[in-house]
Amino acid sequence: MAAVKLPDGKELPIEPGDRARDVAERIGPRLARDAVVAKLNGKLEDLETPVRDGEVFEVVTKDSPEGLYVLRHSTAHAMAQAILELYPGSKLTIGPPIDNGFYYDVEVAGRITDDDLPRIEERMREISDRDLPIRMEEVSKAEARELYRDNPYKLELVEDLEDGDITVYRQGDFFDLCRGPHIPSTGRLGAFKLQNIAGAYWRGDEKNTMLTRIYGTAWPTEKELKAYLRRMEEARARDHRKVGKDLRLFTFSPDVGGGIPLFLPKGEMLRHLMEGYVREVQTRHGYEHVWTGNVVNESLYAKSGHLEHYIDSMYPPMVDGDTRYRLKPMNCPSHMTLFNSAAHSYRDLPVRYAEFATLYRYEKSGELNGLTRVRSLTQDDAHVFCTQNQVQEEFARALEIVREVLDTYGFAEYRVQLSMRDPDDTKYITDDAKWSRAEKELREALDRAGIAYDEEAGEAAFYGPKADFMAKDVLGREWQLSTIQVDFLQPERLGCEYVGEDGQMHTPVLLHRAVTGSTERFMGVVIEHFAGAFPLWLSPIQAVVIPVADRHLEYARKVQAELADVGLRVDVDDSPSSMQKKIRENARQKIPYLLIVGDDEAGEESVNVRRRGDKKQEAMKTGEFAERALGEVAVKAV
RNA sequence: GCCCGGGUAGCUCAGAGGUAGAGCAGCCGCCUUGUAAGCGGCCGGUCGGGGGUUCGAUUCCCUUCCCGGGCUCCA
Repeated sequence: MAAVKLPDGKELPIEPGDRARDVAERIGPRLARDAVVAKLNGKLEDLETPVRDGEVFEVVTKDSPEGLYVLRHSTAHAMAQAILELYPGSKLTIGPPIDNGFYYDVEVAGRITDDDLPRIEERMREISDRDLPIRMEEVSKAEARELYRDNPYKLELVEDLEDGDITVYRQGDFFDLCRGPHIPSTGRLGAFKLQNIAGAYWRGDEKNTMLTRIYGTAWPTEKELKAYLRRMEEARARDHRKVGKDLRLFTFSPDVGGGIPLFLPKGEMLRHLMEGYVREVQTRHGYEHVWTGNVVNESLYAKSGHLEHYIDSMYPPMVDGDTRYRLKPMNCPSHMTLFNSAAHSYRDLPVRYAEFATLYRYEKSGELNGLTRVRSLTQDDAHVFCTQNQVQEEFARALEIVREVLDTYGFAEYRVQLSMRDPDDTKYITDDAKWSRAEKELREALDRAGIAYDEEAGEAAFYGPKADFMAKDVLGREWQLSTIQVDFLQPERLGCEYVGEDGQMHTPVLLHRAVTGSTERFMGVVIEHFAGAFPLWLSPIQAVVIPVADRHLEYARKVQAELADVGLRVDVDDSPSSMQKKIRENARQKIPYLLIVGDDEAGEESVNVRRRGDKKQEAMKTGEFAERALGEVAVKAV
């Protein structure tokens, strides 16, 4: 008798003509009710799909990641149907599920604004109430062309598909070119909310039409939707732009220019601490720090290839007679110039130059985003000149630095992306042999270090592949932080060489790497990571002394001086507010320690310590507090 | 750069075709405080800039700058 295999290994007999839904029903009516799609031999299929003898059968519910994905995809379809009903003549393009939700790109007949979203949502609920069966239908390429004769976008998609492999999903009058799978009917949609509208180019190319993209989120239940919306709310509260303003770390001003962050005293202290830490780690790992200025003769960038490949990101030139200068967008040519200032033997290598360099990149105005995308950035950049044989070791060393630093900040949530070139893209310097070699070196080094990574074509720098460490901000946007890049091309262009053991001239390999990426972006991510409650070693102000009454001010200043003497950053709150108000204000400023001093403390050289996030108090000698705090700083406790 | 939305006091926000309001902050007093807002008073804005419509615009229209969400590109 025919049967399917269940995930627990059991066999379940099937009847001829059984569909996935029938099997689910047989396993249990409750399961059948929760079923979204089925997994047949590991492949997601509609519940309408016929099952075959010997297949491995698994029910996928809304609660599983795959089920959620399907649910969101089907919600996108419902939204598309609602839009077509409300804006007849609109043309659908693509509408995939994404993390937490979905979007659909539409060429809208008319215009949709944020105010229209509730109306579309309302219509989606109506479509859900209609409980329309969702059915897959195979069509030929010719039929698909006919269905979409008025939709150039879908036609373009159809042309990329193989005849015999084209499916359309229908629910009521609505149909969409789609490979599925989908939930069985619109009545099975969960809780959803349309979030925002954005423009998106067809196929992501700015030469194409701008479509209207509508983002939504979808969850199995109302409760989960609410929980998600609450999470987003909380995330916005730790947005580094908000926290940076509240804690008075940095600001922006149109008087200075977009994308140029201005750091207030506390923000600059934070920068200083972050950079000092990386400097210490780099020094320990044998890097030497250099400084190469802000302005560079353009001809250097002509030689390096930047002028050709990077010009869109450079500020326009400053012209001085026949000489054109550029604000420095990258350090590599400057560091290679440093390298070339002396003759090198293989015995000197590797040479490791590090620099906290302020770079200027002319980002498009729409790209600017708080500290995570700016026009003036401070890169903790370094260039390692080494021999072919040293590449692996130097890569491993760079990796070690990156991991040590990320670890210190308590960052565990990052992804490593191996950014390769797209061989068909002309933005890359061409030298196939060298590219392949660099890509091979990178892969091997990551494998050797046991680091998992994804490969991404078309994301490489123009001169070589890179391993990028990507972190997400609180709003789920991904940013590149650390990067390690292998470059076989630029040293040759700039004439870098060393005398080898064989007495011959050789071109060194160049490793580019940045640990935190840029101080600004990293700070943005750090702020969000800690929600502004920085660990003690990183806090611009580590403690505030709060006198109970004005007559304790003198003692408060004495405590401050004593702590400052041992290297702690301490303020006295001498504002005219009440003691409780000072506690409130300083707690809101996320000061790690509040030291309350009154008659009791003044009498016995002590402080009453209130730790951030902790209402309970602890009295101790001032010296003991100093000792504890210094200990906490020394180990960079997070 | 492009699509959508938004700029009202230092900050958070309300309001409306008849030239603006709250809280906090600031300033001045009083209070001298024991663990998250003591009390009172005062100051504060050509409602982002420019142009238009109107008897009258901060409100409606156009334009420009800036900010936010995306797209593309990147640290």
